[in-house]
Amino acid sequence: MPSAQSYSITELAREFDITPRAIRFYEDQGLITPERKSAGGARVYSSRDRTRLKLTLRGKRLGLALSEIRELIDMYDSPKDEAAQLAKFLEVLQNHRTLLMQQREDIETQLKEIGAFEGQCRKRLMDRNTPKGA
Amino acid sequence: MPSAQSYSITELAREFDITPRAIRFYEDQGLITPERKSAGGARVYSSRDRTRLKLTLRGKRLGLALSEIRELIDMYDSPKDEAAQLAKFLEVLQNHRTLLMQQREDIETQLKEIGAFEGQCRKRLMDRNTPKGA
DNA sequence: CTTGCCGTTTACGTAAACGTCAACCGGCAT
DNA sequence: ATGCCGGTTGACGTTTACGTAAACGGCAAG
Repeated sequence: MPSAQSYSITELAREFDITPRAIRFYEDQGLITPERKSAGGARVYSSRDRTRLKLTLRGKRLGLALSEIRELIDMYDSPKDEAAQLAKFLEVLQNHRTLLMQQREDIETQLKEIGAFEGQCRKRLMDRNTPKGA
Repeated sequence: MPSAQSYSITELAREFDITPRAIRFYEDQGLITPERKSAGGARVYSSRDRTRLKLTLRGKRLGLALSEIRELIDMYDSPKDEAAQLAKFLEVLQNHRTLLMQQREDIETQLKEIGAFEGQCRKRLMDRNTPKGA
């Protein structure tokens, strides 16, 4: 029974197209906790680690910070009330969405300001090219 | 003739609602170059400094980096070809707009992903509340 | 044996825009 | 003289997600 699937750091790195350095960094942040082949030896990743890594990358795609991702993953790892977990998850997503919408608005505002400024610039260029009148 | 209007750092800080620290920082970045009351003494800002500060803050509202702002302001301070200056200005704005639009797209993508995930979560919550069928 | 490759650790660098001390001035009001 | 106010400098802290050495160990192939 191959229930104890395990992976090396480079395997995972290749599979998810990230650098080993990134994986070690996620470990530092407490997102994954691989075992060691021997004291001070190479890291050995279980399928659980692989899952957590996958969740981590998914969280990143959602634009979450690693710290947020860690909280969520830890929550899912502990066998608590799943409904509460889902609720918490929804809450985090909602907060993040609010943030994103705010950013989007800021960007819209800046785009408008830029548009207005460009208009001014173009007008001044025109005025210089046709100083008196058409 | 009050042609030589001058300001203290706190005056400007209050007027533009920023901290004196920020103003000194802008000086470090070469955005403004106040004189000194005496060697090692307090900074004295001319109306030209005030104008440059105002332009700096305007640039920030446009979302430009301080380094970009500095280039633009310096350009405007040197009496070169104004048409070329306007062109350069337009170029910078165009580049920045491209960047902003890219960011906006990224945000849209994330919002969509979040929306999809929320949908999944809600579905799972529903399934738990009505395990068999309506 | 030696070369390569994979792995390890520690620690510093990056970018942006300041905030936050800490320690030290001169000036002037009491 | 004394104290405080406002100012000065320098330097480190903050935030995020790693990249980049540097220096070393172990193991398989040639």
